[in-house]
Amino acid sequence: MAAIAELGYRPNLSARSLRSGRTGEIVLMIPELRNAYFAELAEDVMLAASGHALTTVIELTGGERERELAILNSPRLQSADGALFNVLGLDAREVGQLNIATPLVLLGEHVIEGPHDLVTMRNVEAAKAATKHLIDKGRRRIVALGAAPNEDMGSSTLRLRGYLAALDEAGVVPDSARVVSASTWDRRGGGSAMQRVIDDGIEFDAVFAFNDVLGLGAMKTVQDAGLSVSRDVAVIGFDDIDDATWSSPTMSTIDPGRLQVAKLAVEVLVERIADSGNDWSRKELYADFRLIERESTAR
Amino acid sequence: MAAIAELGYRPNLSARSLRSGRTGEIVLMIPELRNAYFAELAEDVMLAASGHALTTVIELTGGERERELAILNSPRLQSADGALFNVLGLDAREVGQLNIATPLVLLGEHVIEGPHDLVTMRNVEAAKAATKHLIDKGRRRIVALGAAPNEDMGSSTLRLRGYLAALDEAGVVPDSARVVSASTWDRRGGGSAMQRVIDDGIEFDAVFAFNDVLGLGAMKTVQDAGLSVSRDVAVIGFDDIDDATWSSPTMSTIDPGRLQVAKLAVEVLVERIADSGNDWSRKELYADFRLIERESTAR
DNA sequence: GTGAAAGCGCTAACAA
DNA sequence: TTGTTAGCGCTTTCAC
Repeated sequence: MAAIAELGYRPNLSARSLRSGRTGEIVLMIPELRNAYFAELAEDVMLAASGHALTTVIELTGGERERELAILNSPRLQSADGALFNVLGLDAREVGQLNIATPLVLLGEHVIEGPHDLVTMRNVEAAKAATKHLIDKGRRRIVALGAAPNEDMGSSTLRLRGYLAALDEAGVVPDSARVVSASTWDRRGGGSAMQRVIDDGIEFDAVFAFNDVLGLGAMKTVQDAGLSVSRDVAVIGFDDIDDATWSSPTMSTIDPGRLQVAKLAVEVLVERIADSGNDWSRKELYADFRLIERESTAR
Repeated sequence: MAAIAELGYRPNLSARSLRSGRTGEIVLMIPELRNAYFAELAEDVMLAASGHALTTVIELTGGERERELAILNSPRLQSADGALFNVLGLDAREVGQLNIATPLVLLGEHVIEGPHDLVTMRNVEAAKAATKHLIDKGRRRIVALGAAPNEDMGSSTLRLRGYLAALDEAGVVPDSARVVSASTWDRRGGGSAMQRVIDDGIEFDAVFAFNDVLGLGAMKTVQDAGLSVSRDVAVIGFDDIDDATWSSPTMSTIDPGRLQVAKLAVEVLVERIADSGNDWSRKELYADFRLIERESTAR
């Protein structure tokens, strides 16, 4: 150790990797960082990974098919010890058919078939709980904000399913006019979708936004239209990003168990890396969700 | 190419790096990702780096001295082709004295001495412009939010200097009661600092928050206290994060030229990597800032 | 023009 | 226990 310090010796990681066949890196593929949900997820993953002496390399997909494919096929991904992939642009099945040597764990979406492990959240049940919360508060004309008609089995579809299930259970007849899509899943998208609802004269007394930023955007539009969030319109989001604590009013939401997703995903990946070769059965893990009541649904 | 496709050949990056002495990776050292400013900066850097065929590896320092040192001394940093370092915990001078073989460009803070290149923003001038904007709107009792008494030459000190310069130029006598510190530079910190100001009965008609999240937190506290942002209290932030466009009211701010900082920093680093060996004189580059007027200072 | 070979720095296996 | 060596896959040099 004295000699190391004196000579300033640093091991050459390339040489070590070449020899050992391990790089000590895992790739985290997410659409973007600007979205607080993914920034927080990335931090959680990095923390969990460092607990296993792994460095996390973030690759941004932009949610685009082409870039997802390019990254999956890149030498960098192949050289990594493993990868966590938040699928967005690719079809669930396509990923399964890809021939990737690197251990790959999918995150956050429900994938019907495919050989890959999956760590995800209880989208349907959580969305149902969110909607039920609004119904319990006496709301009946609930806008579902963030529908994505072209989507296959992504979070939008699943959350819509939960929304419909809650309405059904409560005996509320759904109105397709209150199921609205958003061009993008950000504040802007939520805001303008909500504006459309108001402009079209659609009646509503609550909004279930499929994620928090959509909800925050919607809250702003609702307020700008002279309505009171909570008194006139109850709003609940999904994700539990930090921002939801700091809006006016604070926004009720679903904590989908993001931290747990990050931890579980890294653990499964580490197991796969250790046991690569053996192929046990595919794992499908679900994090626990939690309803978080704040001012926006307080009445 | 046909053979590559058929055999599924992927170059082994470790071997390539060992031979070439280049890893194609640069390390970006920032305190956190939860803070939108850094998330957006990270995206900008990753984009700029990919333009030079470089992969960005993010390392989180938490703004802590110890972790900054640990990362700087880590084999990973040494194996990278270069690094961008947003200094926070370490003293400006210490970084200069460190013996790092990897080309290192400092980001975002003013460093008095030291051999390293620096790409930063015009903190003093921009802060002065923000304060002047409030004065131009007829405000005189302006709270400076985010002071950090123990800090040396970080952004807090510089922005405070700009604030004082603007007051001085307008002939407004500064009141130290209106220079308030924040425990942390996030919404919570801004919110509770503002609460303290209100509880202490300090009079004010405007707030210059040293960054956007402090400003957003302050806006919420001000509103919860029954005051109107813009009519009773004008608020301006610093950073121009996406959120400032989506608050109620939208928040005026300073765009410090973050995108330009990212581009310049990567360019300087790439030059340093290419020319390592030769040591030209230290570069110190400043991005252009821009005042962005929104509702929170509209009156 | 094509082909062969040395060696980057490390680790694991083996020899002493 | 301590010391020696082969070889990971690539690139660059050198020989042909």
